[in-house]
Amino acid sequence: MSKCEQCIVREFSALKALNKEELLRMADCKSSYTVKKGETIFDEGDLLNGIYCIKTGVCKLSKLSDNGKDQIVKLVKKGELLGQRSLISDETTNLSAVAVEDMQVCFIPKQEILKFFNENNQFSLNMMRSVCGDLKDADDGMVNLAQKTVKQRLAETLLKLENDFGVLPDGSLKLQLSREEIAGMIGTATESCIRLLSEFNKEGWITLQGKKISITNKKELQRMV
Amino acid sequence: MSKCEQCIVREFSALKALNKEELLRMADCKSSYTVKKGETIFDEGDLLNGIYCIKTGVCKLSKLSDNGKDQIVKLVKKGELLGQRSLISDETTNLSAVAVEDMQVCFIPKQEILKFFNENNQFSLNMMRSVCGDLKDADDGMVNLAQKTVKQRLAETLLKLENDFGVLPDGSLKLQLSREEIAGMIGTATESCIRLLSEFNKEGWITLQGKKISITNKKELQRMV
DNA sequence: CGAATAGTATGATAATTATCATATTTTTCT
DNA sequence: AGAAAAATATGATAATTATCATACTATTCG
Repeated sequence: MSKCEQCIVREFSALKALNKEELLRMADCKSSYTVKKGETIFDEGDLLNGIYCIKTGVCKLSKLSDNGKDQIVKLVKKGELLGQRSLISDETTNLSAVAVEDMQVCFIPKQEILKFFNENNQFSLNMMRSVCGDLKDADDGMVNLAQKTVKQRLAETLLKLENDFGVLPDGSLKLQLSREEIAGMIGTATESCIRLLSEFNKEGWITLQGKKISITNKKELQRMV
Repeated sequence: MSKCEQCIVREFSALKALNKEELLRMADCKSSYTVKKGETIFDEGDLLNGIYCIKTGVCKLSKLSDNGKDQIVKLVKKGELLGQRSLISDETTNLSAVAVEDMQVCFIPKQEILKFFNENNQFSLNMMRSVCGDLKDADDGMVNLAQKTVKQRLAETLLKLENDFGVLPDGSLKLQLSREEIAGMIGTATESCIRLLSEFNKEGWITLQGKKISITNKKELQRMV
């Protein structure tokens, strides 16, 4: 069982407020495992008995709509936590979490987290700040979905993917999502997403080769949004 | 200067965790004022130096999009707080707050709230729970905007307005919003909103008389969403 | 009171986006 | 490697929604 002290999740999440003693306690009760790409961490409606720390990899938080489409609300990457909202509200999750890359995660039981909340105020404040950040993103997301065109949202999403997850040596987006997943992020039909990608390609703003997408004219994409 | 002890905001917000001594301190430093319908409490980009308690009335939280339209993200009513997100994140607001009804609000300075965060853990937990509730609503809102038709969103919004704010003796929605505001809630053009309201009216699902809207066939509206 | 203004309503049309159909390419699995 | 399945691509068309124009109605204000 590895220690939590040097873990990347500590560096980037509310957990940075924990002291040595608390970290040891957490290391003691955590369980560590891997999640393969495409596997589910939790499903809409599940009651979570703790939170997940993402050591490596990326997952999507999504919600299935009545029309059968999966809307992706957020991508969560290494260093971040998963499941706080549900744990704090003491409700079942409204979102499911599915790996879009192989992941290593740690599970920390609910009781332990609740103890931290009660005894470590800075931890509470950090957590609150993180949830507030999510709320701001969600509000901005609502405005984008309501007021921008699909084309603008696609351009914005591509830029964000490059910015948040970087590029491979060949210049293509490191995080490779399926067309369906990209459509789920921007809130459109998969065919429409594919069509617009083709269009961007023809315009010379991006290059497509298989699943790989490279941004070749960032300026032009930025001008659209 | 009235006391905070019996205030409705205490009953419904994170403030319920405050003890007598804290309430007295808060009563001492708060400032209380009225906001007329249409007046702005704060604007996008403002740096808030505290939070607002809503004693009476309703306001809209909205964000101006590049296309010039105002997207309403949330309606906030009596008993709720305003400005927590910005205060906790220590950032300027991303939303503006404008009264849609005459309001009575109290302003509580930032330092005072920060003290509560530091000394009263239950207050922090309550606040966190409240922000988490907003986050869940925002996530659900994103899915609705992305995956539902304007017609479905209008039906849902009308039902929500009736449910959250009630009806007048004549059966019409108590909260009277302009067509433009309703359009801003569902994320569509004002004309489209007006057109659909007419359509609902012709179908016999609602009745329109001036600004007043009455739901006359709730079942049918529910069936749509 | 009556003009001015803002808000609501509706038609005509254009633009955007979804849906269905069908290739084509890529990936998976044995 | 080769068949089957999944993902991607593209055309044709329909549905939805936005935009522009204009008329009508209610409200405000001097």
